[in-house]
Amino acid sequence: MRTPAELTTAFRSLGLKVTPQRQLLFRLLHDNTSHPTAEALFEVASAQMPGISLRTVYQTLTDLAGMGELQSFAFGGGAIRFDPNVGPHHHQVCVSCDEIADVYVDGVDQLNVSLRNESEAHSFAVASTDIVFRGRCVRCAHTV
Amino acid sequence: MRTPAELTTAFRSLGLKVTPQRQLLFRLLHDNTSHPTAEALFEVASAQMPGISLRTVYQTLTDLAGMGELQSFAFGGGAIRFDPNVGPHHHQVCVSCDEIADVYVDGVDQLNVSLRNESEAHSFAVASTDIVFRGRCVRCAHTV
DNA sequence: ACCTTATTTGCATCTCATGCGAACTGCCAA
DNA sequence: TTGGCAGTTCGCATGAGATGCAAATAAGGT
Repeated sequence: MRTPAELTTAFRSLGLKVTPQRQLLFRLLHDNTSHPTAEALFEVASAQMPGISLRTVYQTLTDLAGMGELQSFAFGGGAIRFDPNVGPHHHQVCVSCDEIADVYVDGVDQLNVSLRNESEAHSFAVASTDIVFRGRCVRCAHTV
Repeated sequence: MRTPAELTTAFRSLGLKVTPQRQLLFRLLHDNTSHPTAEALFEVASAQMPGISLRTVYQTLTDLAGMGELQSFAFGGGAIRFDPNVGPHHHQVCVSCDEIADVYVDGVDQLNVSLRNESEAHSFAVASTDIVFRGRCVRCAHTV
């Protein structure tokens, strides 16, 4: 996603207002590689702005995702995770601690895909490809 | 997953009981390629066995998944989807109707993966790789 | 400074999923 | 075949994650 300053301009030009809550969330999300849940972001935000509402965090995350500044993923760990990295990349998920890291994969477009039922072959228009690598991160590999 | 007959034997040998509810679910899931949610399976089961409980459906799905007879996935469409195909394969998800199809992909192990932060390179032990292709299925491509 | 319009917030609501316990039943053993 | 233990079913309560709603508040153009 873009910088807090750029987002400020983008929001205003859309007729949206730039509140202190939003500015804080812009800062907390910029260059954030932790793939936080809404709740996790709310915890961090609350420390810096006591009284901020969880509802507002959800609202702003939804707005940002709608503008294409964030991507969201359901990794099966319950809550949705948000990712300010909207460039082409994939994910590595630790099955032990749920930590997520961005990874970059070459050759995704060259994957040879087939269906068992060939009647459907070539009928699906792929718009995007998401790859999730599951395993154990360094820390968890050691501690088990 | 294995056939209803095989599952009957497997359950008994684990000290688990084979009830009419379970037998019905074994049948409904065997060779099922629709990737149903628990609720969807409950609907179908209810038609054939009025009075069966949603709780029992969840229970049996959990049991089967624990035995490795089913895989479950969170595709972001809300509820968890279950898949009796436990062989190596991947998924194609229609962004319009949420229909899911199994696809088979060659060369997954040969993907060249890299991290931006190379200090973590080679530190993650990949146990499995899940690929999701998102796009529009034939039907939805026509109707939009 | 004012006023219109968007935003924040707290609470209610909704969906998906699981915990719990009483009643029930599969199925092994006698 | 029958008895009885142990696993199941089922309904209700509960919990997590997320969204709807409306009153109070505040941004920011004029």
